[in-house]
Amino acid sequence: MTPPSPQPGRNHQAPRGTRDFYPIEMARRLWLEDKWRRTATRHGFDEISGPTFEHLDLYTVKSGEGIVSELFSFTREGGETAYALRPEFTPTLARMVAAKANALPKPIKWHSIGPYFRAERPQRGRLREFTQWNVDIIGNYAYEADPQALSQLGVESDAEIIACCIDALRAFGLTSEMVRVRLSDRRVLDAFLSTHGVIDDQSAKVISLLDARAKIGEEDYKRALSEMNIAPDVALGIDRLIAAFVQPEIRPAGVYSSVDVALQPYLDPLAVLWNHLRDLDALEWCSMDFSIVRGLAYYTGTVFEVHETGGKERAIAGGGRYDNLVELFGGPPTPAVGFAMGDVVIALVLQDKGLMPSDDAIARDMGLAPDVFVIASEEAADVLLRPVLAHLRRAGLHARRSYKSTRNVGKLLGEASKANARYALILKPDGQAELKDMGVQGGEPRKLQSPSGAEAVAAWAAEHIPKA
RNA sequence: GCGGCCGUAGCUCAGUCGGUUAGAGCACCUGGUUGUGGUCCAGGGGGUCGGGGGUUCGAGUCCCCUCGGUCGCCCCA
Repeated sequence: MTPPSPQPGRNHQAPRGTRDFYPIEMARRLWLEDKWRRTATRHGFDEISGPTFEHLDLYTVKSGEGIVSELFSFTREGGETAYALRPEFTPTLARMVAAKANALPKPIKWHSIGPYFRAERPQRGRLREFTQWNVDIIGNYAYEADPQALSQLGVESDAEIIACCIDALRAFGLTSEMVRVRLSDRRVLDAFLSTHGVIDDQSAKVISLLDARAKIGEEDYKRALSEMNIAPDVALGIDRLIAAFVQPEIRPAGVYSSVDVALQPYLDPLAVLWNHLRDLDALEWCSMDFSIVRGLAYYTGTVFEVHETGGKERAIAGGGRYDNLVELFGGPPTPAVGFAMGDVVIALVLQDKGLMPSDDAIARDMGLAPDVFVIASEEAADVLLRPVLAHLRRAGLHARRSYKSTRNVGKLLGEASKANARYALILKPDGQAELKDMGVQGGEPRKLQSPSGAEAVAAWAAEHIPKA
């Protein structure tokens, strides 16, 4: 096998499904990540990070060999160990928690922002490399003391996770009219189906059928159910269950009789969850929707997805409860719940809704715009240029200059304007200077009257430039 | 992995029936020689027309392959 070698005159391209981030794209990404980070911090999550590749079997243990075709996996030249670029964070998280489970104070509230990789064919909203935000709450002291309390204590964390996710959506300027958090609980459907004799494989099939229902259409859905010998009254019961819970405002007590009393133990926690969501000012964003099941096998209870209301884009975020994953990776039995939000879909949705700020606005928001753009108006002022820049920068200001040869102050001010500079500092010979507020079109510059050295000019300018 | 559509300058696109040295706008660079901001004027750089092969006297244009983009299927952590 010949290693690929660069050929003269041939253009190299970024690999399929990856992106180059030029300054503007990078600023947008930083802006996005900043919203995530600030939201998580407000909600009390500590930021962590892990390796961007793991042992391959970290992923096959949980998801089976079938997952391998979706991964970028590799072995070192001459090595034996199989690795894979991480396709998700949860296994790493479970591993990290399992390794120090007894030493970490509970509950663990961690979040993480970083790149992930999936060997899929890129399409709208899905790339091969993307940035993802993971937010998780793991472990619960009370739960360890009393496993029976899981359903009650779990919803406290479930609600916090969902509320954090919603707060991030708020931070992006989205409203509850624009997006919907669709909530479900696998335990409810499982319980309903098993009380009607639908169990194991058949139950899983029904659930994945529900997942596909909107896509395949009502007729195919019903035909598939009857082919599985699912009784019509069971199908009807599923619909009534779904219908009864579309509006969170409907109190679960009111639907027990119309659905199935056997579901009560699983519906009670949902009622508590709703109350918590109301307390956390999150309820108006949420709808129950038992057709949400999530593809992953490791979810054990609550699952949710965030979708744009128009239904045009892929899920903005998704998550759920995974109470046995830490144990699977060698830790003690530990309840956990979390969600992930990727940069690709949220960016598409923000663009759809006109909520993506302009490049200039992002530069300002992120503090990337220069505080001051220094112009030497005449050759005699050149000697001041570098020392003044140095002093401004030492004073903590973001200071830039032109590299053009022109002395045309109008052009140089144009450059300052294009660079989004807040102020222009025009150096004159003999140490005089003018400071111009670029936010005021045609405004009179502030003038430094008495001649001074570079340090004094910079100090004078710094004094008159307000903090961004 | 499978299918539809699309590849001409950094971007958006013209380019006639196959016919000379491939064009425009925007962007970028320079200048408009003491000038105070997104306007204007002039000039400039930048393309082996995604790549390779074929048909032809001649290919940006027609055919095949390939690479890439995009949309969908599978999958979706």
